[in-house]
Amino acid sequence: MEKYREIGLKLTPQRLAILNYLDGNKEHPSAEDIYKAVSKKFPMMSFATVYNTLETLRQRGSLIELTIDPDKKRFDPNTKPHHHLICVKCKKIVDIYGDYKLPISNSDKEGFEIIGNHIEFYGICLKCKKGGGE
Amino acid sequence: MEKYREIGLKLTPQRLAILNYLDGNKEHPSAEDIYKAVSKKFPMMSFATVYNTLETLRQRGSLIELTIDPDKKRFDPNTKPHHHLICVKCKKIVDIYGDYKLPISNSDKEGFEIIGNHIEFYGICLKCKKGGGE
DNA sequence: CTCAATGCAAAGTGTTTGCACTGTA
DNA sequence: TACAGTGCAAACACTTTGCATTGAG
Repeated sequence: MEKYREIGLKLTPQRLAILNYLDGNKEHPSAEDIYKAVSKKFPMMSFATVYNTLETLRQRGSLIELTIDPDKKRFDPNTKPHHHLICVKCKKIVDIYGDYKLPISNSDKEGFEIIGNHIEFYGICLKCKKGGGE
Repeated sequence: MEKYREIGLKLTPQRLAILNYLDGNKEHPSAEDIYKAVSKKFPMMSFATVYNTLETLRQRGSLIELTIDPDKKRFDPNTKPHHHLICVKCKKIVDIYGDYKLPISNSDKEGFEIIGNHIEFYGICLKCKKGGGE
């Protein structure tokens, strides 16, 4: 795992397990998802370590904290600019890479200096549509 | 408060106070903000009532639950389609009404039936820029 | 008068923290 | 070896729930 060394973290087995789990992960997992998955290989893993590691990664910009789910934080290891498509029934989240032009009129800006944006598309996924919902 | 009658709720003083506080409110308050504000006039107001009322209003579509803040839910009495401009420093949230065309390619859709979208613009507000930040 | 709404307190989630111990660098 | 990282449990913040009481319709 050469790529991890360069971010300047101590490479503990726990962190490696978390990093491995997150690498390329497109499920936007919550802290609990991560804890559960990693616990399988490291049964003595603690929540504190998961949260500590996530916070460290977030500070280094290796991770994005999503505010998409009203009930808990979710984490996205994909730091490239992208948007999300969210199933309102099963809460599945899918990445979207479309490049959208989003000009804001100066009156709307109210003096803000814009530094980025994020679009949430809401919809119903194929599985929920077929399954009749819920 | 004629306008409230038509939504078919029992008009208790507590609900009226909450409805009055929310009416035209552009601050995207949290449940605690609402509780604090309304408690001034109704000191015996309970959190349960605030949450109950918010949930009832949400179910009737008279209110939108925002997932903008990672730490708590915020509520928006403005049910007209609109987007938000968020100051990353002071967390101030401003409404934006720009009409954005956001086509999604079929390959991106992955079978989803799109029913809506919401854009979050991130930036730094005038006050935070002048104040030198934080 | 009835049943929905309220108030209170307890319980439930998700997240954070204090502190002694451990293992990477 | 030093000190960042870990594990545990307690503490926190926000939200939900159970239940006896109240009051709007």
